[in-house]
Amino acid sequence: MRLKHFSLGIGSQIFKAFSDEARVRILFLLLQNKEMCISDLEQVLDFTQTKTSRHLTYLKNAGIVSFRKADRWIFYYIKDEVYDIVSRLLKFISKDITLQKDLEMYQVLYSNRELAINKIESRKWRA
Amino acid sequence: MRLKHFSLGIGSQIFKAFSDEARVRILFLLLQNKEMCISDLEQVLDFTQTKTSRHLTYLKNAGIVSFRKADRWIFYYIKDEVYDIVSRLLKFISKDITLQKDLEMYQVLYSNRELAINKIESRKWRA
DNA sequence: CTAAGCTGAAATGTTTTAAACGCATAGTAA
DNA sequence: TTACTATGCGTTTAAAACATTTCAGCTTAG
Repeated sequence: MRLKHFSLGIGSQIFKAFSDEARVRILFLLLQNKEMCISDLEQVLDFTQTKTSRHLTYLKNAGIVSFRKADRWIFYYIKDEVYDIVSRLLKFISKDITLQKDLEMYQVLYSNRELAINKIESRKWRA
Repeated sequence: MRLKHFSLGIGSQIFKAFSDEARVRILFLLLQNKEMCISDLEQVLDFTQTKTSRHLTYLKNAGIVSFRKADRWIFYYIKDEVYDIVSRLLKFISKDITLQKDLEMYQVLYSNRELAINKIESRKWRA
């Protein structure tokens, strides 16, 4: 389901979520990588655990992300209902250097097998 | 000039401007009517003068609107540099009932010749 | 075995900081 | 003056930052 139009209230809520650079960086990584857990986001973005957790809770309450538990981690992902608008909004700033560096950092950590996702990679998931 | 991409910083600033319903309603009216003065926005939206002025100052500082003086009024308008993105963002919520009612209210007041713009209508402007 | 403590992952409590609003007042230009 | 817009100040409400707590799954001493 991909809504094309939103109410003023919902719209403002989504825009508000995008008004914080930390949240945008989180969403950008979630968009690229489908899903990520707090500890990995923490590492990639060099945020404190609290900051990461709080922003994800914010995004969850705003109806933008949801999560699933897998092994010891909680993986957050962008909800289907807002995936389209989130992806379009992010496109406006997708060339930003900070966002690109975040992606690179993810790749580095991923290659170094330092992420939680590496530890359960071999299993079947998102069935 | 119509930019296609923004930095994370500028983007967040624009999204922040859109995070407040009052500002969205103001921008929606500005988009439809090209330019409006504070006293007219006040009437159409039923805001206090302070509230209206403060939000316009916010939008001005955020680089989203500019203004010109005409007669006794100050007319605010959406800057050309961001016109495209503002218009695209507003499109996501353009069907909202509050926004539509705001437009109707504008039309009513305009028809009743109660707006500042009526008083200088016959002159040439935005040359 | 098993229950006390440890560890990694995430959430919550509390204090600080910033936003939004109204009222009253102050500029400013005609 | 009068009409229009901006600003200082106090209040309320929401968000950020920092430290602490919970919780589940592991260890390991008894």
